[in-house]
Amino acid sequence: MDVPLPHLDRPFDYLVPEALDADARPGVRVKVRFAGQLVDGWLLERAEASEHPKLAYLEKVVSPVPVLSPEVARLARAVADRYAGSLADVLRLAVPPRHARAEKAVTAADAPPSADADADADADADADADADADADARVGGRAEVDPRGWRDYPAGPALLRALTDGKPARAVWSALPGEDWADRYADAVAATVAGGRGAVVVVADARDLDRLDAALTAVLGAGRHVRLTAADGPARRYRAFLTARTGEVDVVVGTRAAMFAPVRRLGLVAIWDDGDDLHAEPRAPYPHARDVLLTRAQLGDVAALVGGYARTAEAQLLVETGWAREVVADRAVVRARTPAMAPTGDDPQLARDPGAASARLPSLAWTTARDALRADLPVLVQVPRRGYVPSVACADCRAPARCPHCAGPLALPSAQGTPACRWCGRVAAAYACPECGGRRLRASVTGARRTAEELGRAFPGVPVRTSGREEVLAGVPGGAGLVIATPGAEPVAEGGYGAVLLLDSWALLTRADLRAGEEALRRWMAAAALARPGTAGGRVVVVADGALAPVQALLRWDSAWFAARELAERRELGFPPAVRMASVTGVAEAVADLLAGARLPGEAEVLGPVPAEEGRERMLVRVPRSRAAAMAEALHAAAGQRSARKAADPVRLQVDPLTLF
DNA sequence: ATAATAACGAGA
DNA sequence: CTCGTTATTATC
Repeated sequence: MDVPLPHLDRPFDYLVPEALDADARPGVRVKVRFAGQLVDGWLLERAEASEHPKLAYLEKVVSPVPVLSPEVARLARAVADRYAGSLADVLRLAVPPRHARAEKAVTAADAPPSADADADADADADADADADADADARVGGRAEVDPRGWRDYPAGPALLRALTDGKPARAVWSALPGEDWADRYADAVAATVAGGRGAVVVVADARDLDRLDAALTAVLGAGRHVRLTAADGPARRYRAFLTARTGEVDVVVGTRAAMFAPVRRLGLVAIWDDGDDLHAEPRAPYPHARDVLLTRAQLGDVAALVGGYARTAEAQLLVETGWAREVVADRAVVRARTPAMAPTGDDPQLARDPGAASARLPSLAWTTARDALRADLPVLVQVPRRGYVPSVACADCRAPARCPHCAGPLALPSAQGTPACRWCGRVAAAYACPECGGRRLRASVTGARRTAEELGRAFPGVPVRTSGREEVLAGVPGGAGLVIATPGAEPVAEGGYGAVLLLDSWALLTRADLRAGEEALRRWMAAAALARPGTAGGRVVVVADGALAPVQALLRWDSAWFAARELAERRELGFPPAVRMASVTGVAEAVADLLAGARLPGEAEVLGPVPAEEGRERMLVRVPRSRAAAMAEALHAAAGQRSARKAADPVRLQVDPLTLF
């Protein structure tokens, strides 16, 4: 039933009229009369009999195409259960809205639609038998895939072999700097396809998708895979979905819209850069692409690949629990591939170099950039997105406002608030600018454009490009040039950057967020990975204290170490992913009402409340991971009770919310 | 939303 | 004890 009310989150029985018998197959969309009105629904299964005494008739089969595959139906139920949500909510994410014209085009191109649907349903029902038959057929004639770049990782070639053999290998991959991750993912997919199975690969954004798409076309040839992303529009999206559903192709790549893609004989699920927050679905029940894919792997005896330059605490947990094996390069290889890295303070002798002073660059950053440009190599400068951090500057002379006690950056908690130090927390009530004596402050982050202008002046005659929110560059040529980019928008440079400067890093590190360190490291590594190796002159300068753990992890290119540390700390503090948390958000009475009605497991702790957006508050429920299912069920049931008695104020339930504070 | 049903209380 | 009204609950 396509109604999101939690108390109606169960199947209902209907009679199938004679006229609809042929079309009424599991997986089709239907319309039924429910509580007096026509509502949309899903036909989950056919049965001979029903417990229910008085059945109504199915009103209509919307389309005879069984868009919901049995595998995805099972997955959607599991995802709903994990996230304390309703099946209907998950199905809305899993099956794109129908586009009649696209449907007509695809089914007309195929063999007779009904016969095709038959074969398809059978293939799904007998997936295991199918795989066995395939394995037999392959014996002797299996094509080995060249492991290429995977040879740099001791466990790499074995991973590819396992994929071709159809074994449910699970890997957490830490990519080397300079690694062409898209080629490696294409290799993994090719290995899976060589074994006669399909794959689903999820990336964070359109740029990563374009890159992967191209790599797959190069390895598999055209027409063997399909891209599935909401950004391509409803018609293309639905068309791509149907191409996969009918089994025309069995490799689907896309953004998180693809995480539920129906793929025949699925053999591999993969996600790149699982720390990117774009992988978190913003619509109820807020599932995370990594978790959906891992659930899929778990349910279906499917291999899983979780990769990135940086490792998340969640991926580290997979390694530590033994659920997945890590695929990492030896230290010697890491050292050989890593650019030369150095930290530098916001240094006081900044004024000595006239060029550096005008660009407000620490002198080490300035000389590093200058040397790279002289060697006719491109330079990447990573600056935070404007508005990302409300730092504060003197309204008169634009000098950054610093804490009188510790020289940390000041920030304004709100537009009218008193500035406070982001480092030591002291309130600077009577601030006076040490440069000009001004007493007025303005919130500002030097955005990419402003930085570009300043750097252009510091390095006259050098072409300056910016890549950010409005315009994201995919790549830049190899010669001398400056590239100013916000995190996530760094273009790839031909041959690699001669220098990468990571500026304003305090802005990333001092965010009041559980993941601040992890996120800073992830962004730095993504940028540093684009530099040439140190042996080829590549250098990275990070403007941050070299003693800080995330900075250390960057300098040693060891995000596994950092992730292990991070996970240990979260265990200590009782934070995810060491425990399972859920947040309950709404007006105070509604939140209290829901929690009062929830039969939470005995180990559950209820924390809060903390104020949330306008007039609402937020409570957190924490349980050990072993009780996660019980907590989700209790919260879903409590939400059901409330919706059944039509409680007025809505409450938002979120399991594993991305931000906790 | 809306209909069936249970619960309740007043009046006979 | 019955009828009419109102809260509750299920909706195939």
